Order: sequence, then structure tokens, then C-alpha cells
Amino acid sequence: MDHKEIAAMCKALGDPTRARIVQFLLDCCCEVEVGEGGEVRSTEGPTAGQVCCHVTGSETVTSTISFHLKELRNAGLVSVEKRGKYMECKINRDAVAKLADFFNDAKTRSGCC
Amino acid sequence: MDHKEIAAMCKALGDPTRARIVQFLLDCCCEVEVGEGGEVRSTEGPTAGQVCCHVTGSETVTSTISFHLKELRNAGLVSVEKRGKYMECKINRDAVAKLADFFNDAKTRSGCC
DNA sequence: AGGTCGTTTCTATAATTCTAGAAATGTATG
DNA sequence: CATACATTTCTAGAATTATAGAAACGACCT
Repeated sequence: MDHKEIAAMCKALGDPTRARIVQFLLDCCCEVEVGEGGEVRSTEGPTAGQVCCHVTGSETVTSTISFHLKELRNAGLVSVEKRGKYMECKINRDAVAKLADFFNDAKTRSGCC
Repeated sequence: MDHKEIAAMCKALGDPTRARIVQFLLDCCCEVEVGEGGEVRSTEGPTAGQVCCHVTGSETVTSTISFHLKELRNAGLVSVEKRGKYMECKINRDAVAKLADFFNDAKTRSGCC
């Protein structure tokens, strides 16, 4: 099935640096802006540089973060989109949903022991 | 929260061999026996040898499976209990529940983007 | 066009993890 | 008690993965 996919996502999440990246993206995700008309809209995701800054404590090892972002993107967990000069990073909602579904199923299945 | 714990479990699940072990244990978990009185009871978990047999295709690399079982146990995902000459392997229900909860939360959090 | 900035790719090295044989441990059985 | 069996620990080697500097790329600005 998509056990391969689930395993790949788990593997991606298994690295501490990548786990922090995902955590940060989830946090950013919940910040919303209120527009002039009062409408609520979500902010854009952080740039790769902001992720780097936050995760490595303002060190400038961008290549390492770039490597991990690629890994997360390959696993389908994160989408990285070019926005002018910057790269916008976002959690992939569908991927998280898939993980949630998988473990919900596993939970009910493990319930019969 | 137990962010470390979640990451450790994900890491454990990230290895293909361990993913197959967990898959197998989940499958075994759902097999039930009907007792003489008609009552339903779950069967015991498989032994380490049975896990090895199933996962490696009847090869006899028990040391490798033992290594992975230890890894899964350290991550809290599996419990391995001595039963006479054998070791009985079981999925840890609480661990699976924790993962489910974590990703359910992440799912709702990612929902606001 | 030239320069700066954000990011990726390339490269080499360091670190971690996986694998499996061999020996060791513990447990039942003859 | 000796033997067979199930599993673990020890060991070394293979394979994978992470790290970070350097160079390269592309986009913006003047």
C-alpha cells in the first residue's frame, strides 16, 4: 500500500533537525493576519532562511537546512515554493492527514489485544 | 510535549525492516480466538523467531531482528516479554495512541493555512 | 551590466546506523 | 547433567546519512 509512503514520512520526521523544522512550520501555520476589511487570512509560510534562523539558532549553515528541506519535500511532508527571491516553506496538510489516518487505524487495530 | 518521544518513535518506524515488524505485529494483533465457552480472547503475540521468520522470509538472521526489536522497544513502540523459552512481541497500544493523538493535533493545526 | 542576497548543488568528511557471523546466556527437555 | 533450542550480546565491517564549506545559480536592485 502506501506503507512505503508512511515509512518515508516517518523516516523524515525521525531526524531531530527535521522534526524541529516541521514543528516550526506547524507553529507558523497557526499565525493569522486580519486584513483591513476585517477578514482573516493565513500568513505566508516562512522562508528557507527564516527556517534556518529559527532551527539552527541564527547560525548560517543554510546548506544543511536546504538539505533537510529537500528531504522533507521528497517525503511529501513539506512544500517549498519559489516566491521571488525567497523560498516559501509550508507543511503539506494532506501528508499530515495521511499520517493521522494511518495511526488512527493502527490505534483501533491495536485495540483488540 | 513529548516531542522527543514522538521523534524517537518516528525514527524507529523509519527503518523498512522495523516498519515491517510493526506491520506484522499489528496484523497478529487482530487475530482472535474463540474459547470453549464462546468468549473471545486475543491470541498471544508472536515470538521473536516468528517475527524474524515472517519479516526476513525465513532467513535465520536472528541477531538483526533482535537488534531491531530492541530499537522498537527503546522507542516504546513494542513490548517484548519473556514467556518460557520464547520472547513474546506485542505492539504497545499506548504508543500508537500517542502517535495518533500527535498527528491528529498536527492535522487540525495545519488546517488553518 | 555589476553587485548583493537567498538558496541550492557539489564535495569531502564525520557520524550514525544496519547487517550478520560468532560466542554467550538462559531455558526447557531427554 | 547434557543437549538442543530461542534469543541476546559482541564484534567488525558495510552502507547510509548528516554536516558544513565552497562554488554556482537565479532574482532583485541601481
